[in-house]
Amino acid sequence: MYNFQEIEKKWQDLWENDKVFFVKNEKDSLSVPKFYCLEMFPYPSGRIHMGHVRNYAIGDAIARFKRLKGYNVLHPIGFDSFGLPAENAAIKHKTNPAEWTKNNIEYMINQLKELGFSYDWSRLAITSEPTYYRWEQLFFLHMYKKGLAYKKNSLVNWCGSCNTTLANEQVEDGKCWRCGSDVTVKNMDQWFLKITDYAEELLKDIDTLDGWPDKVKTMQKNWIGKSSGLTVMFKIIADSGDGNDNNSKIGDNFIEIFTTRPDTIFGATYIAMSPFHPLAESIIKNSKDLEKLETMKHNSLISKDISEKEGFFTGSYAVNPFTNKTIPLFIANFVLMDYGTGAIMSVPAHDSRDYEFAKKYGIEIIQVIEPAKKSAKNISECRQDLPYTGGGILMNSGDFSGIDSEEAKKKISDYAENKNIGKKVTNYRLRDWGISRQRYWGCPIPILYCEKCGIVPLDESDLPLMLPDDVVFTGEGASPLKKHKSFINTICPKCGGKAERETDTMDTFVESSWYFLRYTLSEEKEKNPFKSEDVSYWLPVDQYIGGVEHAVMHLLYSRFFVKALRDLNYIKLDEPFKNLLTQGMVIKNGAKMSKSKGNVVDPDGLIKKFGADTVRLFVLFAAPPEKDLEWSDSGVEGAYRFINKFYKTAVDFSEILKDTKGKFYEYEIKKAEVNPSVKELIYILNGVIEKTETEMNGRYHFNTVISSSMELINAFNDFTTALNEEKLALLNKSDKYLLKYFLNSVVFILYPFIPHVCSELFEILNGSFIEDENWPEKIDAGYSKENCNIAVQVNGKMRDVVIAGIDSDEDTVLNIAMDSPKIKRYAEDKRAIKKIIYVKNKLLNIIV
RNA sequence: GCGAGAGUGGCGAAACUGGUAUACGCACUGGACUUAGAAUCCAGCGGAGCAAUCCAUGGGGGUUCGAGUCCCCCCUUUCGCACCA
Repeated sequence: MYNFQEIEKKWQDLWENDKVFFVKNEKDSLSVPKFYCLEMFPYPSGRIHMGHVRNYAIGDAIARFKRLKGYNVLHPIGFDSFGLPAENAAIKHKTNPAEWTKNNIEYMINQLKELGFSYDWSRLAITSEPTYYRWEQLFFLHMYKKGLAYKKNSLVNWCGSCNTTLANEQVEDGKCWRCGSDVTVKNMDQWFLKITDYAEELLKDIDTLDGWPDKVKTMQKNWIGKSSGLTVMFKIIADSGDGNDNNSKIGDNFIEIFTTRPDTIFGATYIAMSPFHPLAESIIKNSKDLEKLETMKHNSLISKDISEKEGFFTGSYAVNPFTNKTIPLFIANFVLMDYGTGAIMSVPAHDSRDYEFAKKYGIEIIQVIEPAKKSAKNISECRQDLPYTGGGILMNSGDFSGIDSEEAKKKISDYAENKNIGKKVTNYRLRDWGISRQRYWGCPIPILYCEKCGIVPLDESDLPLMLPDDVVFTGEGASPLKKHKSFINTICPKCGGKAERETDTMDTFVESSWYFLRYTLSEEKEKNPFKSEDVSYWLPVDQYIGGVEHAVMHLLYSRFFVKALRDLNYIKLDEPFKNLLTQGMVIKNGAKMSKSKGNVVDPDGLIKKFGADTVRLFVLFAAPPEKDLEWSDSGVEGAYRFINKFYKTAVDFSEILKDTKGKFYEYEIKKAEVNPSVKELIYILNGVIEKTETEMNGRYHFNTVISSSMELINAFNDFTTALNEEKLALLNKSDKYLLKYFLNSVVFILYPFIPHVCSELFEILNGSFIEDENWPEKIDAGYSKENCNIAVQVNGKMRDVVIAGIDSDEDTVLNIAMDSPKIKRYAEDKRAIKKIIYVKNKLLNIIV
């Protein structure tokens, strides 16, 4: 049994004391390529969990491999330390959030060190420290000046349980992403970042992200949700008559609708508008209906969930400018106010939602699209199969009848623009990013409100605006900042009069939108957020690793932030993350590991029992990184068993290698005297080295690399047991150096996964330090493959495997095959052979 | 409902461009060592059959000399989006 406790401690201390993984921003040295390996930094919840271990083991494997290959590797870590749990803990345990956070970070840093990750600790970033968040406040001020940060009163998502607002991205299925309670809607003053200014660029640049999984790219595209369509003005009239209405309230009003299907406009049989539409009240004719409107508004505020479509007729009508027909105006609960114009033309024949509503309220349905005449079946079916939402040929559409729907979209849009009743527009689903949070433990927004001057941004020289320390947590009502007099009351820098500070803090996703830039800074940290030249050197991140749960939020915000900082002249960069790996979840008993499921496995206990190397090896071996990982206790034991076997094999054999002094690659091998089995071992090894390099260069299927090295160790052990001890002692120098090379190579291959034991074994074998050496080159030990197995098929069915000389021609192999009794049974007579397919050194297929 | 991915032994999984399916590991079974156990080592391990052989990569078709891999249909399942007009 190897003493993992001693070995792991020894190497961790050495790594730390010698600052082995500290890097320099070596901009001058163009000969050394850089590699930025980044893992999503953790929230300091208290302890590292298995998801972290997996995430960081993957990152560490890549970082360590790249370092062996000679890259200048930046591999940093930090803590995303603002956020609600700290505050909730403060309320629950009467602690201070800063204190709680600090303790957690200390504990977790220790855990990360015990796991042996190769971080450059000098670049540690902790987002809740003023040295970090002061820069965020500076960015905010610059964004404010440029109009990228603005305040508006709007309907926002509100989580009553967290007592704060949420961004759209943070609402999942009408529930809070963090605590799962129902989200309601509130009217509030909020700060927003103008991410919509970048909607088009964010969308367009997705196509440059070749190293991202398609899944994530699609999710972002859908989230941005670009759609092009047409807005059309419909004239409002007060009754269905001639339109000469004398109701002064309505007058010459128009209602503007948005549609992506202008081709269906002749089928519009009613207009549906949001209850929040500014015209809603004025077009309602019956005062009783105003109550309905209020109820509907109220219901939409309580819950985002609309399971049943509801609506009512307002008593007013509008004129479809294409048909000149009068159609009713409805208020409907499913129409969104903040998308398009807040009103839609409803075409029940060709939209399932409009259809459902029309059926419920008995509104006319007019078919205007006929499915394209691809098959006769479709035509006969189309008339009863409404709603039909696809494209086709227009019908019942006046002059546009008979035109294909794609063409009709253009023609009808052009017509509307020419007549000045409509406009082609592009809409995005993406909304501006609401960053105000009504909580204490976050970055204060550097704004104050002056009685005279209104909204006043803080002076840059007053940064950082520190979060006050002396706060009381009751858990009730508003943020403790609201009650903190000395924080709130201040003086306006403009007029010297009385002013009050903003008490909201920023969404914690703001911190994580630029932390990867902060890591590039190695000196003068108090003077800069980062330096443009460092960012240019290190970015983009060559490999980013984290969970899919951040596919939209964090990754979209970060992309936006980089583009915004670029336009504020901080950096020259368009996209932060070149390659993205989204690792799967850690599963136990079919469910994601979580406290609430009670199926968590604590890394601490495992490290104590088996060591960090074992935990890391299991986590990388049990599944490829992008797949979910099923936890298995016996699998962990298997990993432990393998490391022990590996260790014993290498240490035992190092005795035999005692007289091989110096570097294994400095001895000149005499090929003629090399034992054939040794030659073969080297031959197998070369294949694995090559395979490892391809895997470690982007596919990252560590599980297959590990299984290959297990095969190498098995082959090595087979070799040593086949020779007995006496014969082993008789091995010549060339054999020994080659075997030393073999063991060294396996140590190299496994080092990214189990660095402690490999560092130790390298030292035992060579007396030197593995970090000072380079990844092994393939070598030729004089092995030439003489024979190979050839699969022989008859009529495509496997019948036998024969041995033939390497690179034999078709006739030779055929003759060998025809001698085989198993083949004779199926292809007795050579003359009956119709065709032969021969793949050199692999396969022979005889067709009879 | 829309979009994307995944279905291979008892289990986690291999199989790079179509070419010997089940590598590697786990579990299991037998054996060696031991007073006994643990650990370790050796052997076996998709299914059926005494055997020759046959059948097996979710199901059904197709392309091909040859399909886990390519094409079409279906089933199951995971994930994302869901009144965005």
